[in-house]
This record gives sequence, structure tokens and C-alpha cells, in this order.
Amino acid sequence: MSERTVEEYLESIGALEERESPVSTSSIAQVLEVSPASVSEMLRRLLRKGLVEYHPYGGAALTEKGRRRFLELTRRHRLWEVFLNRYLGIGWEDVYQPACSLEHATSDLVAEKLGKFLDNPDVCPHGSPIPKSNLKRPKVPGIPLADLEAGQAGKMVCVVSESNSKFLRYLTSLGLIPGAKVKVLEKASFDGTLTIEVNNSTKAIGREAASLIMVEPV
Amino acid sequence: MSERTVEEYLESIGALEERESPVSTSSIAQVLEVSPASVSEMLRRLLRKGLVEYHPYGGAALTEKGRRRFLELTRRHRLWEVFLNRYLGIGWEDVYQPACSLEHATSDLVAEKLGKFLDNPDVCPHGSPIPKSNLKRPKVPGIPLADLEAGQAGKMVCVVSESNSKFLRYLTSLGLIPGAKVKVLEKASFDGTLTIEVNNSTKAIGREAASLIMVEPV
DNA sequence: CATAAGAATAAGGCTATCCTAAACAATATA
DNA sequence: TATATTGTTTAGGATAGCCTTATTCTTATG
Ligand SMILES: [Mn+2]
Ligand SMILES: [Mn+2]
Ligand SMILES: [Mn+2]
Ligand SMILES: [Mn+2]
Repeated sequence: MSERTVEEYLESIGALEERESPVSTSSIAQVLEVSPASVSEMLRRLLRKGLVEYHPYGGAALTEKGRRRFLELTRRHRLWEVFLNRYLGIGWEDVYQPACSLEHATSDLVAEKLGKFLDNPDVCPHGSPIPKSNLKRPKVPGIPLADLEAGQAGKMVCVVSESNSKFLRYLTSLGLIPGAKVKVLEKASFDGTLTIEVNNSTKAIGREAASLIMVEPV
Repeated sequence: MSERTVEEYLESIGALEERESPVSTSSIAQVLEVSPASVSEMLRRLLRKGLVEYHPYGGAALTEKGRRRFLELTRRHRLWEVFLNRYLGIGWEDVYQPACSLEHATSDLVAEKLGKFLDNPDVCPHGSPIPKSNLKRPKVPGIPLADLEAGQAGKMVCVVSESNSKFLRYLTSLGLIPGAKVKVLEKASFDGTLTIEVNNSTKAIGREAASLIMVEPV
């Protein structure tokens, strides 16, 4: 019985709910790289288990029970990311995949002890908030860097696409890591390409990429 | 596809090979709590994958490839046990189960970094040797405590039944943990029950239990 | 050596998860 | 509003694992 599969579905749905609610079959299919037909089938199964609300052709939403499970998993995922990064020295661009496996192999006891060992950190290496043991849904903070105007400055808080190694390596090369100070020098009115200043050096970044970076304006 | 299942089979077979070679269908069935028929089927599957040698009615043995996979998994399992025990403070009686899940969720990179972080320990919390990265099969050291004669003394090296929490808690209560000095004061000729001295106190232990404790005679 | 007991496999079935192709619903567009 | 496009579900089928029951091997024993 692959409990694992159910958990991956819950995680996708939970993450997608930040942007889209209810969540469409096709979004889930895309994230999980699975056919829409398989998703339909699974949604019926999750409905029977009381993990999602679901009306055919109407999309899905986590129930209270599903949401709790989702936050538990997110907490575990991000705690492992912190461990892998801080203690094993694995770069932020490579922690997502291993954490995505480890999260499913983590008992309540291990999760609790791991949290204590790491001193219950507030954020993962990508800057995303770690749900507390009380399992309140944490607020993703900040606004997209792409939304700043020329002249505005901000402090980077987190990145949205945590599993894309190539993108994260690219950000590292720009000096764009959580906590970095960014100032927008110019914003192309044509396509929104930004000229920014990070660490006293000037860089360019496309609108698409800049929309995945969350900053707190200062 | 549950790679996990294949791995559990390899681990059982590898462990059983210490005592029995080739390994019988029924032993595997017993360890994995699965029907003999299921084992037969799985052995054919492992054969096709080149992980075991297998002749119907003739039992199974790991191939070179299977053995390598087995040692890799054993190494991961025991490294996690060390981590759980040493850093998360989970007792030796409770580390087996979580490690048995984590081992399957451990990439080569994480295994290597974890080994380094832990300083490549030689043994797990139960005293069992941890295969090195070079994957040579380590020798289980010592002889059963049950084989000592009255008057003989030894140093405990490891325990054989690592997943039996109740047994391990019992040993803890006797002061029998790896490294402990034991002296056999008496050995009942009737059923081999031992009277032993550990930590300057006298205890009794049955032959059955004493046969699961490995000691180095001194 | 014949046979009974025990071990292993074969046969037939079940569920979870995935797929493709076909049918159907919702929506956007003319 | 009719129609084309797009999204979703159904139908039908596959595979991995597991089970139970029946059959076939192997081995121990008289
Ligand atoms: Mn995962
Ligand atoms: Mn993260
Ligand atoms: Mn395991
Ligand atoms: Mn151990």
C-alpha cells in the first residue's frame, strides 16, 4: 500500500491551493507528471478517505484532515532540508529531492526530535516558512521581486520554485539568496526585465524569473 | 513502483545468509511476514533483475549485484541508527524502525555526507558493524554469551535481535549494553540458564536470550 | 522402496496505481 | 446561440504485490 502516493497528492494539492482554489485536475497532473485521468481516479479515492472535497468537473480542496496531513508533511520536508543543508553541507539547490523522500519516512517521534535538534527553525534554506507543531498554515511573506518598481529596494525572503536546481544555482551566481539586499535600478517597460543591484554589483534578471523571488520592500 | 519492497527482500536474504545458505523461501516469508507463495513469486522477479540466484525448490542467494545493494542498505540503516541515537537522543531500543524507513529514502550523496558527518562510525548502537563505503561484507564478531562457561568473562560487543524493543529494554535493565563487562558465575546444566555479574551486580538470564548476545571472551 | 509429512510452487483472485483512447462537459469564440 | 477548443471523466487494460487453495516436489521414515 503506497501511502507515499497519497502523500505526494496531498502535498501538490496543498501547494497549489496557494495560487488556485479549488485546484484543477490538470494542475495536479502537471505537477505530479501523471495523466489527468489518473488524477481524477485518485481524487475520488482521496474523497472516500475524507482528505479532499471534490465534485466532478469542480476541482479539489483539502479538508481539515487533509490540510493537517499536508502541513505535517511540509514541516517534515523543510526540517530535513535544514538538516541536510546545515549539518550535511548540501547546497540549497540540492536539498529538495532528498527531503521529498525523507519526509515520507519520518515518524512523529523522529519529527519531534529532529525539530528540537534543529532548534525548531522558522524557515527552510529557501526561506519558506516551516509550519509549527501546532500546524497552523504559515503565511508566505513578501511580494514578487518582479512587482518592484525602478528605484525600490527590498530584502529577499524566499524563492518559490524550490525544486529547480538549475534555477537555484543561477540565483546563487547572482548573489540572490534569502536575506540578500536587492535594489531595482531599471525595469524595461517592454517585457519587465529588471536591472538590479545585489552585493554592490549590477545584474539583469528576466521578469519570469523575478516573479519567483519574494522580497520584502524596504 | 515500490523499489522499497525489493530492498526489504534483499535485506532479509542478506541477513539470513549469515545463518543459512542458500536461503529458503519459508525463512524469507517468516521474516517479512508474507506468504511463501508471495516469496516464490518475488524470487522469480529478483532473478530476472539479476539480484539473486534462484532455482525452484533450491532456495536463493544474493548475486554480486544483490550483495552490493544489500550492503549499501545495511550501511545506510546503521548510519541512521547512529544519527537517531547520538544526535536525536532516541534510545537503542527505538532506532531500528525509523532507520528501516529512512534507509530507503537515502541517496548516494546523502549517505556519503551522513557518513562523514557521523565520522564514519564502525558500529551501530547495537554494536553491529557498519559496512564501509567500499562495501566489503563485515564480519560479525564475538561468540554468544550462552556459550561461555562458568568462570569465564567477556565484553559484550553486540546484540543480534536489533528490532525487538522489549528485549532491548530488558537488556538495558540488566546493564547489558555494548561494551559492558560480563562474568558468568554459574551455568545451570539443566537448561543453560546463566547467573552473571554485570556492573558489580548479579543477574540471571535465560539461555535463549543469552544466545542473542555476542561477547568477546577475555 | 513406498509413503507420509513438510516445503515450495502454480493457479486464480484482489487492490492500488498508472496508462491510452473515447466520451462528455465547460468555456471561449464567432 | 452555435461551434470549436480545452479540460475532465469513463472505459478498458496493464503491472506489482499480496493472498488463499490446490498441486507438485523433496525428504524423512518405516
Ligand atoms: Mn515527497
Ligand atoms: Mn525549501
Ligand atoms: Mn527497511
Ligand atoms: Mn543496529
